[in-house]
Amino acid sequence: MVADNIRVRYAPSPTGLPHIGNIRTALFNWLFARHYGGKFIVRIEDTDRERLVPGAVEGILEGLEWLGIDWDEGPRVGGDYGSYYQSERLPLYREAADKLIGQGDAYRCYCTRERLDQLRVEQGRNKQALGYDRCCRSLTPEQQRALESEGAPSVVRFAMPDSGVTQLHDLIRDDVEWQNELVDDFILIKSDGFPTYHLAVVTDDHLMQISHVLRAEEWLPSAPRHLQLYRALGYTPPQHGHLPMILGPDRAKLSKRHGATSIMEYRDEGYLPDALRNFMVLLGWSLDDKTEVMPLTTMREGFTLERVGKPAAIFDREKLSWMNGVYIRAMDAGALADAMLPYLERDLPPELLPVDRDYLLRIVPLVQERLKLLAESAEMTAYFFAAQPEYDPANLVQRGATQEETLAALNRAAESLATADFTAPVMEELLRADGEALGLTPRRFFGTLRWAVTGRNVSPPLFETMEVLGRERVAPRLQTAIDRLSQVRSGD
RNA sequence: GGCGCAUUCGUCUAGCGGCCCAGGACACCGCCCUCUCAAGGCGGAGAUCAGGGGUUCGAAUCCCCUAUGCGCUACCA
Repeated sequence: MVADNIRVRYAPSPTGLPHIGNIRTALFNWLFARHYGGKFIVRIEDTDRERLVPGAVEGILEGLEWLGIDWDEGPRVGGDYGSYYQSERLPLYREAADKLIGQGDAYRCYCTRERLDQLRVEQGRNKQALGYDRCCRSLTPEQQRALESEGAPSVVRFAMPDSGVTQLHDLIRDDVEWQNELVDDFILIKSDGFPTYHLAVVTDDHLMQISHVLRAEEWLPSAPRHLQLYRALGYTPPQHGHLPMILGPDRAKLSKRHGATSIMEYRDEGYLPDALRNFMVLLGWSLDDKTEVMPLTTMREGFTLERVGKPAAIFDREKLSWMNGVYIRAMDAGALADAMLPYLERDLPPELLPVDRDYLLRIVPLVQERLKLLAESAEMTAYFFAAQPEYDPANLVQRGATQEETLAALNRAAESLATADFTAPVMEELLRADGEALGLTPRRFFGTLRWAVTGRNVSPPLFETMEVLGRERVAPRLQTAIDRLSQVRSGD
């Protein structure tokens, strides 16, 4: 492929925040451009006045940036083919539509929505193909003048050829063809003067010299329309590649019911952008027969359409979480501490803030291989920050042990630790000896201590945890445990 | 209903005529490691390659039919 001619685009409509499927399309386009040294363009398709969501454009751009997807032309950066907002390109679409009307390839349609609705109902009842019946195509000039003078609102429709076939050589799906007579006369310009997607996308892709259109498979049915538009307008169509869709676990198109819907919710839950990107690239593409976790450079070097698959992929959160854990484990302590900080600030009780970064740096090695989501940070480390973790004293008494034994164990440990060097190896040696002297298995003895020190039944290794906590935190917690357990009536 | 696309372990996938009685990964199960939980190591189970016809010496791979799933069928993209 000729590198410097490659121009691809991501063309979101600002009707909400991008979801996984959406952004995966952006990713593929971006990787394709970067692989061949081409240009990646972002174009905002804001032609639907009613569904416009304020702030959506910012959200979309923020999502791209978060994932490390940069663009060569588009909002914020500009470019030679602007504007990159379709709402600012209206005259261009009007011009194209006028040209088509002049050539007889498009016509004004005065049908009311009521008539259209009724038409659909009838077609449905008669089990006919749904679609516009081309009623206004045969309007005489007189009839049209009459309607215009009445001030009847109108749209512009494309006059599809009523015979022949339209063929597409799709880069991913090979040859697909449609009978022209089965494609209805779709709308080019809406009655509010704005173009529909079809007209705008064809006009802009041509004007912006887009070489490859890579979009989701849901667009495949509109390909014959676009191809006919290119033909009628005298443009050379770009190459097309329809990417596999991404489905939810129920095999349906991704939606809110499937949990996190926008890319930003994944950030909030603590997924790393690198992990999410790595996971997404695997939905419909593979590097080879085994590589799954790979750096960005590898993705970029290996990304070709030849390795993009055809079947739709089901989005599996379990695997995403696993991969997030892989990325977390690969981080160095400083990077992970910095990554955790915002989540701790968000989720820790306010009185425990601010978090001391140096202290956090010492905690990180203990939780790193246990973290799957950054949003678990606070829950997983809270006892490092709290003065005294809360728990039910009954938990101190391990299964099969008595209250007396437990109290004796706690006292003995407190005593040993009172003068001990507070390092993990030293404490381990001391406490193991204590355990033996007390006749307690490590599991029981350390289980009790774990509750006393962390207020939980699971934690990172006890001695390392105590070392990080330090004597000033551990000693009072042991004393608290002793006090509380003494107050519990034996046999309760 | 019409049109289109798709169909390999539960899921993501490798496979582009013989290397495949189908490989990797997630999840699952067992064992090891072990103070708990993870992580890690080892092993296991899991796909008659949707079904049926062809083509071929030979098919998961090519062709046809059927079934199923999904998408589109808006003055939304």
